[in-house]
Amino acid sequence: MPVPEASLPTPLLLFIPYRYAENSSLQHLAARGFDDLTLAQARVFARIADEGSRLTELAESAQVTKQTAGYLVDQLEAGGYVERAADPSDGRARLVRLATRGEQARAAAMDALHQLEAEWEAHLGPRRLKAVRDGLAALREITDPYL
Amino acid sequence: MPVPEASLPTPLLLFIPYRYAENSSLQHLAARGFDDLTLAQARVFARIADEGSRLTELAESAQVTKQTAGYLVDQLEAGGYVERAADPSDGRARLVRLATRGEQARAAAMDALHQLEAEWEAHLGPRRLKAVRDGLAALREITDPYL
DNA sequence: TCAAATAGTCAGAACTTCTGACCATCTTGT
DNA sequence: ACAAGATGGTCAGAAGTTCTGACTATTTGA
Repeated sequence: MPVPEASLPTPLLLFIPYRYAENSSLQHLAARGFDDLTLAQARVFARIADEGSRLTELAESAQVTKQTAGYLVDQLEAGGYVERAADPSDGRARLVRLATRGEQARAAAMDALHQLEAEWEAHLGPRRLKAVRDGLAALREITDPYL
Repeated sequence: MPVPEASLPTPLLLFIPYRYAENSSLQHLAARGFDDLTLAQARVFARIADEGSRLTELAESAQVTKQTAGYLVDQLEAGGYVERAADPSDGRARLVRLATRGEQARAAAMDALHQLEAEWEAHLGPRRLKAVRDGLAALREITDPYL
């Protein structure tokens, strides 16, 4: 039984479960055949809206440059996860949309998230999980640049 | 006034304030003259114990390979943040220790953390912040590979 | 209509991270 | 004592990620 740890800085307390969630979701996906997704690709992939998203939107919300987002979308496209289509409302823009394989991967990712949520709720209890989520949601007001 | 957002996945709720903390700490450091630290370097730097740490320890706790940790420590050493010394208790090992500039940077980093903690406490109130921290600490039991 | 803003790409470089191979030192079982 | 394996660390090479800067095409607004 480990000695109770000295209290860690809050950012580290945030990071530990976040990293766990990222790793376990990626493993979940890999186990279901989506084993060619890297973390960076997944971060962009996760932000594609159902109606499709513009590259610039993806870049902003994933906090990378347009160039980086373009590079990652190229790879997602090569992997059959997404496709690009012209944006009817703006001739400069193109919409990045989920392709068939992307839809399947998204479903698997949702599944992983639900599983994770259930695991955490089982460990903390619904009351404490809600307290954490509510507190974090309130923190967004001062920490979320895209609110 | 934005429409209330649909509830986000818990991992994203964790990530948003974490990223904010990382960015604002790095800015805090840069503003005080430690402007040559990259994120990757800082992640290793943050894990150096007062008595010094072995490369392998740093690699494990930062979740990178020994090679990567070695590369980053090389850069920290070149920047004057750390120095390597022989480990008296093991001839194979060398201890990575803070150098003078590293001590100063660490003090500035602590300062940034305290400031952040105070900011968050002011926004949430001590009670809610504690509820979040307690919940996250409990989550470590199932998410921290190094517990 | 023309200047500015926006969407996106291309090119090149820097940074981060990995795998695999390797050497030196320590630890353990016999 | 000593060989075998474990551990600490490095070197070499490659892949992946991300950036800055420059550029084209299209849209928007005065």
